Amino acid sequence: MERKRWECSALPNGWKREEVTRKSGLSAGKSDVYYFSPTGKKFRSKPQLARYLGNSMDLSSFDFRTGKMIFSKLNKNRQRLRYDQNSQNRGKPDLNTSLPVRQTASIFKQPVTKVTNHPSNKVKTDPQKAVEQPRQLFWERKLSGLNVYDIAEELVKSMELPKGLQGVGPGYADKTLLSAIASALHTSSAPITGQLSAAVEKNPGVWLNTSQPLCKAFMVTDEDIRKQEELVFSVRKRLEEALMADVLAQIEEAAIDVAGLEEEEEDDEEDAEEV
DNA sequence: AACCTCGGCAG
DNA sequence: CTGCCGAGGTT
Repeated sequence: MERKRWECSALPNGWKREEVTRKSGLSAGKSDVYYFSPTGKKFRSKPQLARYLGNSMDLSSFDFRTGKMIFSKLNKNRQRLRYDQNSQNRGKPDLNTSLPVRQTASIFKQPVTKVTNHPSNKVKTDPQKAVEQPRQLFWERKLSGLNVYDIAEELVKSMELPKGLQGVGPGYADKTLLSAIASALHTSSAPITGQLSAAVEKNPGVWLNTSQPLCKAFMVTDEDIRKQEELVFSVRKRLEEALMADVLAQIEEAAIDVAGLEEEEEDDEEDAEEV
């Protein structure tokens, strides 16, 4: 009998998936899919699974039957349509209206649900793990030389930091500083103050505060905040314009594609007459 | 009582 | 057609 059970990569560790082929009756040959939680509870449908997991997991892109996360359901050929005009995809209008979704791994730490037999064990969050692990002194140097590229691989003008920010330690250029601060903002929920001890400048290897980025202590002025708000506002506006242009371009493309399909139909009719 | 299967309905 | 779940049969 066809009965296989295996670890399911799309679900948290310990979950199993099983597919059972029906061997008699009108529906013989069809198959049923079941999932087993780490505690052994059996699930026979996506709603049942969703009910159990609550909001701790987004199943909207989870394909219950295959057990895989299915991205094509959300985004599919949006990018190909725009940048791969030579492929077979040409000529087919993209009727997908769903919102774009970030597909990169999240740099933010997400909560992890720990399920055990013991009811008092509930939810633990992961961030401590990243913070408590020992880190190499001046590890941020590995980040130097990283740049931002747009989809056409053109170098994007790098961001500028306020003049008040200055790096600390061996060979710290502005670019590394930016990376270091960005990393600090993502890996710690504590306030970012920079290196408060003045001794750091004399002997960074000894006096470095490893939970802070490698920059001198700084003050954020009201002026800095106001400027940043302005910047965010203008960037948002540019994003809005870009999105609008994208939507318009897509509508236009769809119109062209429809025209193309109609032409093809005419061609078909001509071909038919010749035969 | 828990588990296994397949029917049958809803979308 | 597929997904979901009820319910009868089996262990």
